[in-house]
Amino acid sequence: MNERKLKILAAVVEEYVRTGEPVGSKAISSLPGIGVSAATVRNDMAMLEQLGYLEQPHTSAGRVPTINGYRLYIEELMRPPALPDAERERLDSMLEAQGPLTEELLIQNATTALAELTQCAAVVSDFSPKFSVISKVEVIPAGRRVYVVLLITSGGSIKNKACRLEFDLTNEQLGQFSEYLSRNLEGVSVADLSDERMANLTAAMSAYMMTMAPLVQGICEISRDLRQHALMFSGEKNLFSCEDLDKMEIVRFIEHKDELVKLLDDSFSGIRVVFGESNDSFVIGNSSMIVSKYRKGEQNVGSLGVIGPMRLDYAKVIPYLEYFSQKITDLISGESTEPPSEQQDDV
Amino acid sequence: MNERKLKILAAVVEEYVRTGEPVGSKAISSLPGIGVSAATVRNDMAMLEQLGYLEQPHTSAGRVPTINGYRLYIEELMRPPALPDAERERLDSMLEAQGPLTEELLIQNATTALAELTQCAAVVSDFSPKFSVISKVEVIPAGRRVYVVLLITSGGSIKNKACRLEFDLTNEQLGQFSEYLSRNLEGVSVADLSDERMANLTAAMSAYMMTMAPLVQGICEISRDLRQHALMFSGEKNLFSCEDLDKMEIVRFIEHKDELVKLLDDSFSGIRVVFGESNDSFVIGNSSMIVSKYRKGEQNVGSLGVIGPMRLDYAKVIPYLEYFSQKITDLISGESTEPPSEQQDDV
DNA sequence: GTTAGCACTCTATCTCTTTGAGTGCTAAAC
DNA sequence: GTTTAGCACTCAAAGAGATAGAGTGCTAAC
Repeated sequence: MNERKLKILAAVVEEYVRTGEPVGSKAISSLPGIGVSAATVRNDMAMLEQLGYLEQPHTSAGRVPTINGYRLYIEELMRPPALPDAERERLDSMLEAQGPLTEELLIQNATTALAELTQCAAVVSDFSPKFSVISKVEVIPAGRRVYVVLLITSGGSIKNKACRLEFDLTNEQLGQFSEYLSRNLEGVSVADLSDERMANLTAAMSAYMMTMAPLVQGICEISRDLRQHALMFSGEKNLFSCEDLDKMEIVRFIEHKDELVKLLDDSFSGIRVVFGESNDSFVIGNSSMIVSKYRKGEQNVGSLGVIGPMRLDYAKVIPYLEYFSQKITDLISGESTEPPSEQQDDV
Repeated sequence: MNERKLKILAAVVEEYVRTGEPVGSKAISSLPGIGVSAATVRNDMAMLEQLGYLEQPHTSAGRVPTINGYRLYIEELMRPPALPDAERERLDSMLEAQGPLTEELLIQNATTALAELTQCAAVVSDFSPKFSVISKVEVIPAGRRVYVVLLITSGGSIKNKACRLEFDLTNEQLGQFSEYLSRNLEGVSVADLSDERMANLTAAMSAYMMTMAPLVQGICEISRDLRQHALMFSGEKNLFSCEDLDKMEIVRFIEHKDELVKLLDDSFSGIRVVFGESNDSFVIGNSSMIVSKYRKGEQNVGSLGVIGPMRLDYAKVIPYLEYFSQKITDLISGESTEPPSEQQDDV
């Protein structure tokens, strides 16, 4: 496995990614930087095929990279150029929300931007809210026997939920109960707000507070929401413009998005590329997904991924993904100890 | 244009909808309820073609309904059976949320259910929040110089927004300002919360209240949100399973969803069917959209639509749509004077 | 080790033919 | 006057060769 063979493998991958057609020896040989004849290339290609890096759709066609070929290319051969400053600025500006930048908006913008830049689908699995801390609990009367509980976290999430009680509360009751909640919940990590803990909270309430149990229930549901991985997608439609992917498989994939979580939440560091073979249950055949983690401090709190055809310009996409996940890490790690800045919370 | 010709037209539409193939005279003649020979059917079909209700893809093929043919069928010929009670119950159960039933959840469930039932895309344009009334405004401190404004409407929407001030407020200031907002906003219709009115509100504030202008700004943004038509989709993916529709046009359509608003918000009563011809800018060629209004009291507050192939089982879909829009009308009109029941509001 | 030359393979494309569903028209039957 | 059977005609879709061309593997020369 000499230098030239690797160069040829890289050239085949790049040509195939560029054109979508099987690549012949002649095309490779005429590429700048190769400098050997088609016959030589042919010999090397035959070798690369034996080694499992290339394959032929049929005898008299050119070569196409195998999954192993792509893998070798991605891990060893490709040389993604460093992002020029202008490009970094462009990416940064895509991250900036048209409004105050919350963690959630940030990763949402990153997903949209990735989908846009790569013309692929982008996905993010975010479980950062789980790692923030309750900074405020509030109970607000909102009509006859209806009360809104409002939860604010250090990550900047603001969630509310309306609950119906059996009776109206006096101001005194409301005050006492609010105070009780604040004392017991503020400063507590969202990850620790288990159903069990909430049940204990209810159990510890005095008899006359029991009428307020639905409010605790409401908080319980909000915290369940916060602890859940939020899965966000963007650019699914781009997949349909992609010749290489089966439309029906895309539809099936979109229907079963949730199953992606398994792949996204595996822990690893750096970049991971998963290739979709048609026999996989829910992944799109002939597709690939590139995933990168982002962190909050030292803790992995989410995954950012790009899903596209296997025939993907990895050397272009991977730097984008790396840049975004690093940027998200920087931004949310930096902000994590601050109180929420501005924050929007829609129905 | 005698009885029999109409019967034949209806039969052609129904057969074509069922099979997707152009319908020949023989197939029609052998249908129960026709009872004339293929030759007779042929004569009638030739007539129907002349009148513009049928057309032939080519000389030696069967007939296919034209848009006018569909229109006549929908308006005069089809006889949708009344929904049996069992079916009504099934539909009702699809409307029930897995949680407390808010207006928003209700119409969301209706969209999902419609998409599911019809295997088409379903869309809803909802502007009911615009017609509700502010029932509560609250300002909640949420950290250093950060305050959350919370708006609750009679329709049950709960919206919040975090704002950053230049200074922290004293309890007294907060109280005064809250009181000022309540006095000026509670009971006011969302439709009346124009930017202008909000500007007046700011203008009327005493000098020392001016530091709180960002909070008014926050309310302004929330109200802008509420006044906007919410467009919700479900089942877009179903369109891709549809042979008759061009995949690229579907993608284009999904990208330009917003333009649908024009079609959905036209005022009309009852059911309207819009046929998509390929020369229309953004509608999918060969598609049709069936739209029905729902009301809150006497006021139209939203449209519910089904988008599918022109070759659609109208006799099945239209009753569903009618039932759902009536049901929504009943439910939101009935609830409209009550305070919000339970209500969830997520980030 | 590299390259030119050549026979070979296999798909994609084109043309030509066949098939069959469906038509319109005519003349007979009702 | 309306309906029907019969028949010639049309046209798309499917199949069968035939052809072209890109690309290969192998061999022999450099």
